Amino acid sequence: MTVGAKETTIYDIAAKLDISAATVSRALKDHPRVNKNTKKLIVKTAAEMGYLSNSFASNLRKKSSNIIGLIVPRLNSNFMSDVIAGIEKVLNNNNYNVFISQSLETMTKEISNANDMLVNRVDGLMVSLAYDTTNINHFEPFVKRNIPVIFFDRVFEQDDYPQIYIDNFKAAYEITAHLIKQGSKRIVHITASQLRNVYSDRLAGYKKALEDNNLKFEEALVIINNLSSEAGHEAANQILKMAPLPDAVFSANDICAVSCMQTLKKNGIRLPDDLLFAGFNNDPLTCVIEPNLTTINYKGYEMGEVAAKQMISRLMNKDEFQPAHNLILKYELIVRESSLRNK
Amino acid sequence: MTVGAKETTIYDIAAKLDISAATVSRALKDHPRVNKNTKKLIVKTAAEMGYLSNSFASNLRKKSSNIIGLIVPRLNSNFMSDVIAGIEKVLNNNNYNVFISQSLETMTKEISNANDMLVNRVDGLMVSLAYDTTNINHFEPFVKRNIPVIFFDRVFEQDDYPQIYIDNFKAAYEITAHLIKQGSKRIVHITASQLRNVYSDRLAGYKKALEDNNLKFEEALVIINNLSSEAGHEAANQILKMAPLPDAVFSANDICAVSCMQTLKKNGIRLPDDLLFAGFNNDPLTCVIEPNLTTINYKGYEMGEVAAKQMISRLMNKDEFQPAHNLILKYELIVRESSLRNK
DNA sequence: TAAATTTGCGCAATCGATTGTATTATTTTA
DNA sequence: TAAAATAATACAATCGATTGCGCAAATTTA
Repeated sequence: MTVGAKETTIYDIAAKLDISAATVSRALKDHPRVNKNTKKLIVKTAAEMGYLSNSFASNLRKKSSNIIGLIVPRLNSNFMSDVIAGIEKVLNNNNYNVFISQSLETMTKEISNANDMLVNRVDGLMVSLAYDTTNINHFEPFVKRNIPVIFFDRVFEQDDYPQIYIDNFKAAYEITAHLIKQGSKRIVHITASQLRNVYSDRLAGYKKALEDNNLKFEEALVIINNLSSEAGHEAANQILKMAPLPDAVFSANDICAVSCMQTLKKNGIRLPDDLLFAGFNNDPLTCVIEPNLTTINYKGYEMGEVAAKQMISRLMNKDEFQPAHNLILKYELIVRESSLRNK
Repeated sequence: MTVGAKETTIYDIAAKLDISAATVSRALKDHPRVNKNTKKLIVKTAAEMGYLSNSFASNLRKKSSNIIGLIVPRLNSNFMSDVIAGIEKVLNNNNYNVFISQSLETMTKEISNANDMLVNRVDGLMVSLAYDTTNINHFEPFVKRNIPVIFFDRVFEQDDYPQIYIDNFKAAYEITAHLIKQGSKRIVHITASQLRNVYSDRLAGYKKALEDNNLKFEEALVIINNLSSEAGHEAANQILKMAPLPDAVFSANDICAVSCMQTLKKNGIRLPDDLLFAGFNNDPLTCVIEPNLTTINYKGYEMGEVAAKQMISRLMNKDEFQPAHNLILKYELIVRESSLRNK
């Protein structure tokens, strides 16, 4: 095929072999009602002619694209990259392709991405929500069209959609209890938009741990920001102004925790002597900062696999009703020097 | 529209308004030859009926998808995430969507991804190559079909494709010269697959800087690995065995540099006193490791924008021949404590 | 050997939007 | 007011693959 030449179609193959296009079509998808030898000949000829199936035509006729949409807040984390790798593996094995987009943490772009997915007729949609998403009306057109929508990690508090996540409440409870056991009594909690389960659940777990250990919850010890590196520096400045100083910090992600630690250190605070620290996510940064950061680890790859398998299962059984059950994955608390009180 | 109901088509709209589907089609895309009032009525009715354009049919007829494929080695870096954000912004503004996939640094998956892109009939393809890609035959089907292919960052040494990258030779030269100026004479260079321009150019720049400063190039000082965190630890062990010890290390990426520094520090090497260090990419890690790491910074977002604009330009002028010229972007050397000899 | 199955293949409709080419209605020009 | 020009709309083919149905040939069964 030379530049600009016309694409080969099943009709061209049919004409060349003097058979019908229907047979060519069936042969190429290994339909049982086509003779083996005919199949071989057709496949061989198709290859020779540089045939490439036209997915537009096929999709149009079949009313399905074999594409799954994926909307995530950002791509730049090991966690997300792992999730995606897990999703891709499972979906590719099941003959689906993945259409990825990032919302950049804004509902506006999330809506726009969802619409793109709709126009491009994805067969299913997998979503991890942006910070400021207040409602999920933009996913209703999918439900109306019977296109499965699955949430993972950053889910929405609603029973209509299947969801995959970890027990953020329990993880935060454990990490807070750990800090308390190390002798902390005034624990700052840095977190983000309470619209997102991952952050509201962690705050709730933190509160419950305080309560169970007879510590009073203080609103003033909760800092809400966007958990960015810059926010961490600012949080440090807020902490420095607290009187008396707190004796521990539990940040809802590692990036923010690390930059917060850096600024505190620059201001003469000794870690972990003056202040214990804990983060969340087990980012590579945690093993670089000194002292190494205590954190919660959970496997993105596995979460991706589980979510994708759930999707496949729903696509395979589109006819029958599937209750939207939730899957809760494991995590582990990793204790490092940052949260160990020197005795 | 209720679950399972049939999708509204332009024929449904046409029937309801007792006009032809052709007019509906033209009205919906704001064709000048349709009366303004008719347009309004059609748009309104379409909205009321919950009409959603069928992209399969449209693409089939128009022979284009308005989708650009994007293949990158991995998604989990700030750099790549920025590149993608830049690409998305430009392409979305021009009514294109982006189909993203990661090769996970293997040629096998890169080929598989390319085929998926081909089957899904992308209108253009943007690629940053995997470590072990030895040839780019898998992109020829695109060229044959007159589908633009553009390489960025990890490009291929061949003039047939437009390429966007930074001057890796010069950057490496500068960083090496900087280390030499600080008094280094035996500089280790850690790098990856020499198949990739980014690494071979950096090695060449390193060599040239040595030469220009009358330092002999020593094969034994070059470590080739996959630049992962683990590889950094191993590199440190190799370095520890060198006798005499080198007096500086220039790593072709930051992640590897940082883990290498960590292991060296654990083994009693003082940084930067015993050994100067420099990395590449300006990863967030560079500001966390102690001492902070000297590195090369270049903006991914800008690279994405430039590459995408190049793509748009080629798509706009598909008829006319476009010479495959290369675009070389700016970078900056960021000097931090890791490469400053204490006097 | 006749009847019943099974195998192999073709016909033709279908999936929806697009668009070149009419055709009709309206406006402008002479 | 008739002719010319323009605006607005309709007709019908087209893009390629899929698939229900029908038919003939080959094979199996009775």
